[in-house]
Amino acid sequence: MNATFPKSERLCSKNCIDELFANGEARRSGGFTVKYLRSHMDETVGAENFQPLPKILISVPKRFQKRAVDRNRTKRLIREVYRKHKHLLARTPVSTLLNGMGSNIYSLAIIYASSKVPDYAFVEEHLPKLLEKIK
RNA sequence: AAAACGCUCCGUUCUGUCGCUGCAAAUUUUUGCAGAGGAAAGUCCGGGCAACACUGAGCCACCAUGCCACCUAACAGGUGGGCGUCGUGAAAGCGGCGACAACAAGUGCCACAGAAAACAACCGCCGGUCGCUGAGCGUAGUCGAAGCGAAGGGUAAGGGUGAAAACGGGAGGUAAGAGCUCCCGCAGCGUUUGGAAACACGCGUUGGGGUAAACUUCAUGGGUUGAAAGUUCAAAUAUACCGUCUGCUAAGUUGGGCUCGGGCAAUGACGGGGGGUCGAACGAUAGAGCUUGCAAGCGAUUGCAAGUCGAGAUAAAUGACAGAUUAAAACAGGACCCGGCUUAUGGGGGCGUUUUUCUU
RNA sequence: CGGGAUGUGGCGCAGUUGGUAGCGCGCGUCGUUCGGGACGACGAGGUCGCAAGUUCGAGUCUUGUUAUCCCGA
Repeated sequence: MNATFPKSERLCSKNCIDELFANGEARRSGGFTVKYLRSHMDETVGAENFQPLPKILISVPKRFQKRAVDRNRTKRLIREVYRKHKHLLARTPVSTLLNGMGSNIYSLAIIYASSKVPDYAFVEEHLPKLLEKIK
C-alpha cells in the first residue's frame, strides 16, 4: 500500500466533525487522544462512495501549546507517523461484508493534549499502538 | 590584535527516498516549475478596499496630537535644525536622552513638618504717640537717658521645617527695611539685527512659587463598522416579498446631543418570482512592488531609464529519515493588502568610537 | 481575525479629586470549657503581575510588556 495522504482522506466537513465529537468513542494513550466513529453496514456497501481508509482530523489545542510553531510541528509529526502506519486501519469491500474482518472505522480524530512538544521517536512509539488497539 | 559600546546587513546551503499546496503540460496518473518572516508576532498608529437609512453646514460633547522646517498617500513614523538635560573633556567639541504649546486667562491641589504652601504675616526688627517708673541736671521743670506696658502703624533682613519659602548674589540706601536704586544673573512682554522658522544676540519695560502623564485654554485632525466587511451562483423546503420611479404636506423617524438642510416611511405605477442552510466562485494577491544604474538633495526621500513577477491556502500546504559543510542549534508560521512603531532573537559579516597590549 | 475586561496577604474582594494598604474567611498564641466547637483577646503574613517614565512622592497617572478570562461563527 502506498503511503500518500491526499485530501480525500482528511475530514473537512463541519457536519461530520460535529457528529464525530458528539457520538464518537475515545481512547487515550501517552498524551494522545483518539476519537472515532464506526460506520453502519449499509453506508459502506455502496461501491461508488466506498472509502478504503477513514477520514481523519489532527488537532492540537491552543490551550496546551501556545505557539503556532509548536502546534504546526506537532501536527506535522502526527501526520507523518499516521501516513506511514495507516495501513493498520485499511479495509476492503470484501472484509466489510464478511462482518468483522478488518477495520470499520469511518472517521477519526487524533488529538494531542500535552504541553510537551514531542519528537519523532515519541510519536513513532505511541501512536501505532493506539491505532492497533482500536482496529 | 583583543574587549566594550553604537549603527547597519545576513538570518544556512546542497544531495537522495517518501509526503503536502498551487500552477502548467500531458493525460488518467505521471512530469516540470514555484512554495512563510525580519519580525509573518503584539494589534499600538496611519492608509487602501468594502458596507451602512453613508450626514451636507454650524455649535456642543468625546478622542487623539502638540518646539520649527522638510519627507511621505498618510501618520503618534522618518530626516535635518533649535532648545533643554545628562555623560565625557581644561576648553572647543563629541555622544546619549527628551509627551519640548500655554500655570504671566480662570479653577483645583501642594500630605507630614513648618510662622507661613500663596489676596501672606506667627515670632522678630523699627521709630512716633499715650501711660507707669525716674538715673541725672537745675533756685525753679509743661526737663528727662535707660527701662516696662498699651493701642495703632511701618517692614519682610533673620527664624529648628520642607521636595519647594514670596526673582537669586553683591553693594548702596534706610528709623528698620524693601527691585527702593545700581552691577551681574534669571524669566515674561515689546522691539532692532541675523535666520525660511523654531530661535539667538542687543535694547526697552515688567517681576510672576510649583503642578496641565490636574481640570482647563489655544491650535490641528477625526462619520461609524471591519474580510466573520461585502458580491455572485444555488438542489430540497416554505409562502413571504424585493428593485426602480413617483411622492415627501402634517405628525413620526434618521448622528453621542441641539439647530437648519437633506434622506426614509404612506399611496400609486412598472419590473423581478423573493429569502435562505450545506456547498461553490469572487473578494484574494501586479503592488504607494522588487532589482540595477544615473541624476537631485546635508539627509529622510524623490525623478528618470532598463530589467523582473517572487505563497495564495479555506479545518487550512514547507515535513520525516539518511548524508555532507567542524556543530545547524536563536526568536519564531502567512489568512485582505500596504507604510511605520514596539517587543523577541543564537551566531556571523561590515563600519565608527574608546581602552588595553604587541610590532615598527 | 476583530473587540473588551481583570491581575492587591493562603482564598474571595475593597481601595477617587496621587500623601503611612484595608475587610471577611483562613492561620498562630493565649483565655474560656471536663474536652471540642462557638465566642473573646493579641499577633504574623504584602516586590499591589513585571519594567520604564511623570511627580517631592505612584496601588492610583502615562507608556511598554506579560498572564488569565470573556464576547463576535
